[in-house]
Amino acid sequence: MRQRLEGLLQHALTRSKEGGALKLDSLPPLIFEIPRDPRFGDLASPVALGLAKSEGQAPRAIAQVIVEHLDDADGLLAGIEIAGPGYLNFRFAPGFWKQCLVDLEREDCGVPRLAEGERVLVEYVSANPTGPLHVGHGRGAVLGDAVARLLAVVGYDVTREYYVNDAGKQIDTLAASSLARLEQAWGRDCEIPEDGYPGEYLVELMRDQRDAVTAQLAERVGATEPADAGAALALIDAHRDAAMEVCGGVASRCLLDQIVADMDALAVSMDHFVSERELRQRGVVDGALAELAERGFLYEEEGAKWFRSTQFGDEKDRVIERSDGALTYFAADIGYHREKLARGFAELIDVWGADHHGYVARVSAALQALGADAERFRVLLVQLVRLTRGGEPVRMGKRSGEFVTLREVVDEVGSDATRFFFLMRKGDSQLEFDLDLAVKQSSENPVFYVQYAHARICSILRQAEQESLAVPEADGVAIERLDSDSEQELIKSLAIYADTVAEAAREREPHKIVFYLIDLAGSFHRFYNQQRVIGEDADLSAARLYLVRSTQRVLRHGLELVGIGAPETM
RNA sequence: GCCCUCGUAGCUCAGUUGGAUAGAGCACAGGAUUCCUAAUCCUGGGGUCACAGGUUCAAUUCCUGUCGGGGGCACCA
Repeated sequence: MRQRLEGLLQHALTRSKEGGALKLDSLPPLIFEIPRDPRFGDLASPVALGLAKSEGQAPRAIAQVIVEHLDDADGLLAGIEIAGPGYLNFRFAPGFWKQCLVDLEREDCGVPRLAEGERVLVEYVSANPTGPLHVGHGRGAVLGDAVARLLAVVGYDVTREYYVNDAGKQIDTLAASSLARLEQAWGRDCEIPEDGYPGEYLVELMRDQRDAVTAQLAERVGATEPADAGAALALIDAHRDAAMEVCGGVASRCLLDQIVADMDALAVSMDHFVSERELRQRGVVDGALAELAERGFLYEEEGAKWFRSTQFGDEKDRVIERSDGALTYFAADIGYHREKLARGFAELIDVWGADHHGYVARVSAALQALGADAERFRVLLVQLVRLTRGGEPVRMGKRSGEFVTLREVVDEVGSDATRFFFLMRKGDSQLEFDLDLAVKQSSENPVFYVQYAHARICSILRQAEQESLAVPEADGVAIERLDSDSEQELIKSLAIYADTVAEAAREREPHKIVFYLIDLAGSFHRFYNQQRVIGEDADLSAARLYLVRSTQRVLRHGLELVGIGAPETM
């Protein structure tokens, strides 16, 4: 809707400038807003107010000039008013609305192409493969997935990636913990390490994998497969280092498989999994450090190697290589992000937990030091999720290792509701997730409210089909018959869909789609309650059927965009 | 202590990048169904946009400070 008017206004401004009526040293942003009060028209622009200063004229006078230079050749406008301090209030002709509905017939629902094949990498989840995903990971997973879908729909060439931290201390800890669980599985009474992973999942995992892991160990050290528990434990004791490595490898692989399954249950997928260990082995990290050194951003102090991140706005310089010679996690991250750039991505988006926000400045600094513009890297932070049940907080004691897993939530409320709730809030604000509400099948629960709107429409269309009523072609739609308040409201809701998607994509804020869908569902339910679609008047029924089918298309497109199902019956 | 972030109706949250009288859902009170799904709709009350300054024709929005919630400040990952 905006697009069409933008052209018109742009043209009027240009003509005003050419005619000398306005100076327009710089073209102002064309702001449009949908007025609260319908008396202020269908779409309003305060552009004249913004120009008042630079033009040295009264806003209303400027508005007058703009109106005089408008050239509405296609007859889109039914009226323009200059109101209040200098608003331009536009009112559209029926033909305009019809054109908006026709746009929705296209495969892409008229969503504009903001980028043509520009390559963007969205990295999300990237949880350490040391345990199942918890609820916070789930929020990041859904946000990353939704952003990827959003960017794809406006024309970006999107790659989804998961960075696997399979090197370093957390994997050593996992290895030590799983070795202890393996020994327990063979009947030995031993404790897991002090700072190990205490979760029950490792007990189960090593119980299931006991024979396989042991066999793998035997093969690796060239021993015969142990025949009983005593022999197995003897083998482990004789080769503890190898045993630990085998345990760590098997455990992290199994846990990653489980993570993939957890994401799958939430309709979240990845194109690539990138292994930190592999990056290190391929020399990617060393290469990045060499380039930083070459560019003069590294220095040595107190036996360690530092990166001069303060040159790019970080609070302090960061250690790249510790005095004991080990590379820091940050060093690996630099290598990974440099490699992303090298693969030809124009833009890098990372989805991180908000507890990592202190990390943004240093990674950004590293990328800038490597010659990338700061705008090419963007981090989306997701805040904590507070689980509640009927308003009461659900306790999550991480100390015991028994936290609420993502899978538990998805199993209880389903993928659709989980995704919807995660996307109902801006990513960087805290989220309260009420498990009781999410399963409720009533208007209190916005997921069902939206899905129900879609199911109702399907029901109407089924009914129409039974009565051999066809949805008409656009040409045959008497749009001017749809003149009641609820019909107008619904048409306007539909008309702003493409604008909403474009805006959500530009801001990387999928929650705007969710809010839109709730709003659209509301417009539809109101319409449904006030008007009968299938009735005596054939022309009117046809027009309403067309409207309903348009609504169905948008609901489907929008739900698909956030990865939520559009059921045909409830 | 320093940095980031948030503070909007009783609750959960939107607010179109600075515009007209600040919105929605829930909760609460009342009402609507011979008819396409009442899992819906309609009506009503409810606000010092945390507070104090500043910039502006115009501030919930931008700047500064204060208070409060959350997070971050390792040669950890």
